[in-house]
Amino acid sequence: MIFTTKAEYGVRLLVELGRQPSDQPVSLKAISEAEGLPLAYLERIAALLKKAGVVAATRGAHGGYRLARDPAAITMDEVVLALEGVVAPMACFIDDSTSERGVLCSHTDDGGETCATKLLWMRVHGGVLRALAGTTLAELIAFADHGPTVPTAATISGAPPPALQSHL
Amino acid sequence: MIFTTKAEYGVRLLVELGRQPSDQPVSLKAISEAEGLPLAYLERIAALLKKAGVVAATRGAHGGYRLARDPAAITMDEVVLALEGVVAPMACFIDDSTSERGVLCSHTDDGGETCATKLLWMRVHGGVLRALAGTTLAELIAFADHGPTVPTAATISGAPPPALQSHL
DNA sequence: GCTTTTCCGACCGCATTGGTAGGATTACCC
DNA sequence: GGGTAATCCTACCAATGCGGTCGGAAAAGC
Repeated sequence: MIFTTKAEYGVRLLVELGRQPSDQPVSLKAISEAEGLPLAYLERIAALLKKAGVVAATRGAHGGYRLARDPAAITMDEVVLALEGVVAPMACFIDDSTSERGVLCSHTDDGGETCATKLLWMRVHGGVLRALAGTTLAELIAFADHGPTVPTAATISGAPPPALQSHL
Repeated sequence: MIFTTKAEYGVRLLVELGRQPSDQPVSLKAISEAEGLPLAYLERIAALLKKAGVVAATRGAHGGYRLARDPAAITMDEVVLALEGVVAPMACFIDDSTSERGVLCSHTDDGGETCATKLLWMRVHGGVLRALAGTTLAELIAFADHGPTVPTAATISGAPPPALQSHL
């Protein structure tokens, strides 16, 4: 059960954009070098974020990407949704908060028997969505800056990661 | 972002076992026919649940599986963990609540830079785990029995699924 | 016109998933 | 003891999706 690297890279991209002081666009090349991510792959990811209206692009030399909105107004649920396509705990789980019908399983129609797992996936889905919607890009940027104050060793070994605790 | 059908089928299997009135073992063949699941695949799934101590098997004729514990004492976090192997929102996310170290990303070690997404995946992971750990098999069984009282039509179309609401 | 950038579509190797096949082993029952 | 119903176990397989590459077109600055 995992998100793909699209979500990972996409969020890293956004954070990097958000860290930029000015409003000038940043090229993907710069970001791919800074983060160690493949440029060609990043392009496709950036395209998804652009289509979702999270990011705006300027073509041509000295062009690049910049955030389309204030980082505090960008929540992770919309970001991850844009990147992953759907956010569902199970293949047969059709989201729908948009489309007004209840959540439904693909095999609900075979006779009225609601499959027993629906309650479980509903809860998991809710948990994920709550976590995503409750996290803004601004928080992640702040975390990336001030969060891991502990240099190196303490972050790797040692009991509960000290800096994280307060952010949960 | 999905769980695989192993989790789905495994939970369905457990629910079916829990619905059985007596303590007599039920054969997988019976369950595979009742739920419409491939027998050979179910066998492998049942093996996982047995190894995890959730289910007990009796071999030979008139044998089968039965729950190893009271349904109220079986939480979904242990079930899904047994079926899926790991429960993590991202490939680089090493769980560890067992091993005493903080959560760590596979690319944490490359220079002290905690990747910015860690906070996000921590929250998502927490949300999923809370949903899983907070759901017992007993609840799912009860839901499968009394939950979907609404026959057919209302479950498929029509606004928020009425029966679900109270169980969230 | 050259360079830097976004844009776009096709392609590809690889791992995992979902499932099958075939048999060995155990135990009940006549 | 022999048939039969069940768990067990290992190997195999097709399809899919993921992560990534390649090549080029279009736009904009210098």
